[in-house]
Formats: sequence, structure tokens, C-alpha cells
Amino acid sequence: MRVPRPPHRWRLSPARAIAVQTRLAGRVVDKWDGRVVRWVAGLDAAFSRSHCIGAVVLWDLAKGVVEERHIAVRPLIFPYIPGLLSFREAPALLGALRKLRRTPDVLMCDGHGIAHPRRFGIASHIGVLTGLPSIGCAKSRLTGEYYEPGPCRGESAPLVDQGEIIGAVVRCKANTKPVFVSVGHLIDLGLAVETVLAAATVYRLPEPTRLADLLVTAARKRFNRP
DNA sequence: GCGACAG
DNA sequence: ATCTTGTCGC
Repeated sequence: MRVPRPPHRWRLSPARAIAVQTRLAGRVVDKWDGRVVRWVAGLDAAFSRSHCIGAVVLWDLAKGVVEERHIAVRPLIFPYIPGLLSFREAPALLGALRKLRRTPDVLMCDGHGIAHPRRFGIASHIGVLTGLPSIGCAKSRLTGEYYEPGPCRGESAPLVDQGEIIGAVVRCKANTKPVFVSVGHLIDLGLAVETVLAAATVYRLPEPTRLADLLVTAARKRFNRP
């Protein structure tokens, strides 16, 4: 698929990166265009000393099978700073996305969307840059308050910050730690939660993201050897 | 100053 | 995220 050139550089000072987020957050759209969701692209990253490895797994939600899988490697140019994750991972993730033959209906990121201090987590960033719908599905909280959702699969609790609902804490598997779902771009919270639950069949994490994690972990081990 | 803090 | 061995639980 075609990935537009970003409207900013990636090698920035933290202060400028924050300014970019504040500016681009205004472009986030929390409405869904009505398309049926079938092709879900799971994204994840792993690291070596000097590089970031990005992976994408295109999941066919209708058949429950993998359609495509790709990785891309980029030099590490940004440290990990809570709230600025996308400046560390996005270049490699966009590189992997560019290798897709088919354009996904929605992107599913391992990290938050608008459940972020400036409402612009990595899922929103990648969604806005590609112009595609995106969902944030993180394994832990960055900001916001919530109560523990019920123990059954499908139960959830709102994630609230500054008086607004910024996401949902969702149990994809009974008696296991819930995930944090939020709008990335061009989608609403209801469909984001539905999509995550539809894609998470037997494990705690939805298949697209879980498989992208497996792919990138294996790729990193091969990368560290030679 | 202290605690929190996606991956 | 990554570094690491065994270990508690289903």
C-alpha cells in the first residue's frame, strides 16, 4: 500500500515532538466511515541495541487467517519517553506497512490511540499519517482512571481522563488481564472495542497484534545473531 | 520535591 | 521493550 510522506521529521527534540503531537491531534477523527471491517493490520515493534524492527500482520477477520506478513528495520533515533512512543517506533512500522499488497480496513496498534496525555498516541499518529482507520490496543495504562471490569470475556469499563471517556478497559479472555482499547483515527470507540473482541478469539490479545509480536520477536533474534 | 509513566 | 531460571497455576 502507499504510505504518504509524513508532514514532519522523526529526528526531533522531545519538546518539538510534543509540539507535533499537539498540532496533529487536531486532525484525529473519531467517526467511522461505515465500511465493513474485514482486513485488520496488526502492528508491533521490537528492538536491538541500534535498530527498531517493525512488523505488520494482515489478518482476515472474515476467515480468521493471516493474509500477509512483513517486517522493516530502521535505525533507532529516538529514546523511549512515555508519551512519545511513536517517534521511536513509527518509522519502522510505516516501513512494514508500505510492503502490504492490500490496503487494510483498519490498523491495530500495540499502544494507545487518544488514551494519551495529548490525545495522540501511536495509533492516532499512524492513523493520521496513513489516512486509515486505526485502533489503539495497549497492554497497560498510560493515563486515565478506571475500575476493574468483570471477570468474563467481553466485559469492559470506561477509561476516563479529565472528565472525558478516552477509551475502554476490555477483557478479551476470562480471568486474565484486560487490554486498553482506544480510538486511533477514523473510528468510534464502540466499533474499536467490537473489532478488538472479534479479533481476539482465544488469547488475551487480539490475533493481529499478537501475531505481529511473535513475528517481530523472531525477527529480532535473527537480527541479533549476524 | 515526589510519584506516574504505552513500548 | 530487553535482560533472565525457575516456578505457580490451569
